[in-house]
Amino acid sequence: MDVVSPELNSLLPDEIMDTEAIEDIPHPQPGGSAVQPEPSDDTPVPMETDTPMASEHLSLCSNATSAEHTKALATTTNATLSISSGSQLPISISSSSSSSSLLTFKPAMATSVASTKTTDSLTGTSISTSGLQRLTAPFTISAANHQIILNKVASAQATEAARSAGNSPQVIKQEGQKLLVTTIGKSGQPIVLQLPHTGGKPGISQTLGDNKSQATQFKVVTIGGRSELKPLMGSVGNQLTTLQAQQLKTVQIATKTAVSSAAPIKFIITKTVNSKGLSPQTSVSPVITGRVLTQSSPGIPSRTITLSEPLNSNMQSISGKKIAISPLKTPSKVTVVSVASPTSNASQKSIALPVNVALGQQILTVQQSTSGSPVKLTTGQTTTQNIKSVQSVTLGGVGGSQFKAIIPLTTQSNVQQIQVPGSRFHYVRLVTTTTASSSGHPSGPSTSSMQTAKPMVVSAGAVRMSVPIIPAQTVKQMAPKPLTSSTVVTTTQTQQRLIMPATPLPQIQPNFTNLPPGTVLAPAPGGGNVGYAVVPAQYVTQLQQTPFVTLASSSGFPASTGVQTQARLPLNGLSTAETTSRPRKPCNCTKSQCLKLYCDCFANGEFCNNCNCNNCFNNLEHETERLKAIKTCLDRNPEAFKPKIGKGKEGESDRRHSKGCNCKRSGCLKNYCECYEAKIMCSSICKCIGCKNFEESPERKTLMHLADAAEVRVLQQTAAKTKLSSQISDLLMRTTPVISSGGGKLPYTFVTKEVLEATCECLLEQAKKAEQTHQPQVEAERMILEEFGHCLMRIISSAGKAKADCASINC
DNA sequence: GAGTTTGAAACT
DNA sequence: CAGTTTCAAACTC
Repeated sequence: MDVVSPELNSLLPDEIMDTEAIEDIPHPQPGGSAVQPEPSDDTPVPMETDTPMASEHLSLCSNATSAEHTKALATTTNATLSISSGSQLPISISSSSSSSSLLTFKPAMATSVASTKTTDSLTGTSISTSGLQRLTAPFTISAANHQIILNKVASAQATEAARSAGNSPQVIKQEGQKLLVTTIGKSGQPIVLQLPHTGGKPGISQTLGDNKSQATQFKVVTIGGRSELKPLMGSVGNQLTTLQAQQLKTVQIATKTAVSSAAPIKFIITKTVNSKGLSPQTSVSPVITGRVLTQSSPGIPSRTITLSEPLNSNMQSISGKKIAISPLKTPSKVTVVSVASPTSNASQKSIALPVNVALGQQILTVQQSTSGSPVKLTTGQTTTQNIKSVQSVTLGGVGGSQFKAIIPLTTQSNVQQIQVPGSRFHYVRLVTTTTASSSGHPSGPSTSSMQTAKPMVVSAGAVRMSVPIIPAQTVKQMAPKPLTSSTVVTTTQTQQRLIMPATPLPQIQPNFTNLPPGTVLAPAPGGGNVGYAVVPAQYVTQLQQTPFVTLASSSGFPASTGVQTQARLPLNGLSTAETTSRPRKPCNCTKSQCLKLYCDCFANGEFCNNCNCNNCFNNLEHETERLKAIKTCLDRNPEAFKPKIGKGKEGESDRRHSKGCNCKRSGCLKNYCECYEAKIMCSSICKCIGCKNFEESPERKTLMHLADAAEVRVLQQTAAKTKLSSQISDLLMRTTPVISSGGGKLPYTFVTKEVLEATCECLLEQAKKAEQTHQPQVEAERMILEEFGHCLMRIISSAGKAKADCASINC
């Protein structure tokens, strides 16, 4: 498996949506050809050729202010990308090397808050940004293993491997997750979109407009890489749309080779950017729609890749706290779902690319066809691509020891691997079990489409998880992050996200040794394909609680795998049911920001919820810090998040503290002692002084007896009250008809509040009496019941007497 | 509710 | 690894 660098997510566009207002900006071409706006339909477009184009223009502009702030720079040998976004984010990108492209995002204005620097090393591309937009997540896409390798730092080996595989490794550095540059492609395949491009090509002029405030994030997405860089000409149109506090951006990128004047390539990405100011409770309607990717080369039928997705109303329905399966995200994260290139030589293909955004996350799915086969990608459709049961969902984590939950995808219907013949990459698809049977509706032999994902809302306590559920044949994307963001298949800088291989790759198996409580790992049964979904424990718990979706099935889940199947590991020796059913105690942290083990919430792998803490960072809004803290804790103690109370040795049923206590003054008979608190006795591993928490300890016995007595008393009181109420109700039910028929005074008139209170007092006194005499519980209950019987007799007697009196009076 | 005690966690 | 400090819960008043 390949590990996706933590920053992968950040590299992807925040939101992608379809926009009708995408402007196709023609680019001056030496050949005189201009990029033509790609029609939404499947109209073939001339293919681009590998020949470097004389000039490249990539413009990102917002509709509103593009004209005002757009800045374009173009050189014959250098590619310059300028991005202007409204008044806030003018960015210029320039590529200065023939063999490498340097993208530099420069603030066009003095007030610009973000600058991006991109360098293409070894064809790899590194992009660094500063300010609000910084990229620090280089990744490498390698098709060698049918894998997408996203490395934190593209290693030379990986890069070389990727290059040898025919791909253009891209090294991306991003900070702030604003810019995405990726190359996914296959050598010899004239696909796609590449940013930046190798030198020797005409400069790139990119204009980016952004109406968005500082939260605006621009991400450059390059699709279709090959060993040799391809000329890129792109235009980006930026739209600002209000969608539940989200901002939508449209990025349109068109690439055109110099040789093929008639081979315009157009790639349109619509981005939806979440407002960072949104609170976790804010409902976010993930929406991704419409993107167009067009590519053409001379002599080759043009390829049109359209990424469009209708607004998913279902996802919008999510309200309150929402959590995508992958909470490890910061707001406005984008997920790349899949990349593939079919070998079919179909002259034209329509591929639906499901781009789902849930809770501020975006998922970008791109399929690429083999060279020579024109392809059109259209979202919201079914796909005819080969799909295998593979699921890979990474929800993030910190380093190798992040909170992980692997969503078991038990049936192939749940998860499907989209494998395109000839494709070096595997598509991973998560589908619902209910609709998995449907294989989609191929619109044509070469058409693949994906259905709109359905949102899955899971509520657990105050936290709700929203997971888009995509029917069969669709990519399942789950974004567990409340409004901020989460990603299914992505990585962030501080949270490492793993993309599991569609096919079993032992070398990339995640390290499960340090999984904190709540980790759930589940292999996808069947087909030898293994899929993992890594999600935070709490999310898994919530997922399992959801009535909407069944994410896991015990069947086919081999226990021998050693994978933990429970959503939440026992905490402090308590069973999962106990921990989940019992309300969590709110913390009161003031200085630790709830990011240290001092905080019980944090220590239990939970988010703070309804706590009394101050300056809490143990929430999705501070996922980065949280993940960092988790990593720190795990670095300090790999078992920091494991339950402290485990089983004793040799199968003894007694639980014991894993580390033992160190009490000095409490005698281990107060809740200061973790052993005592867990209601277990101290063991040999304890270092306590003056311990009285052992089997024969008289103090302990007394204490336990008192505690038990108190507990019994409470239980008895509760039981007595319940029984009394029941008896009284029953009495009333039985006596009412008699009284009614007799026309006399209703006996329940005598069951007044005072009578009830007196009865309860009598019962309580009996309970006290039993307690004082150290009666066993059974005997105590008997005594109370006897007293209750006496009370009833008195009530009945009084009622009967009253009735008799009434009757005599009436007569 | 404020203050104290306590021991785990964190730090040195 | 040991000593010290920090921290939040447990406890007391």
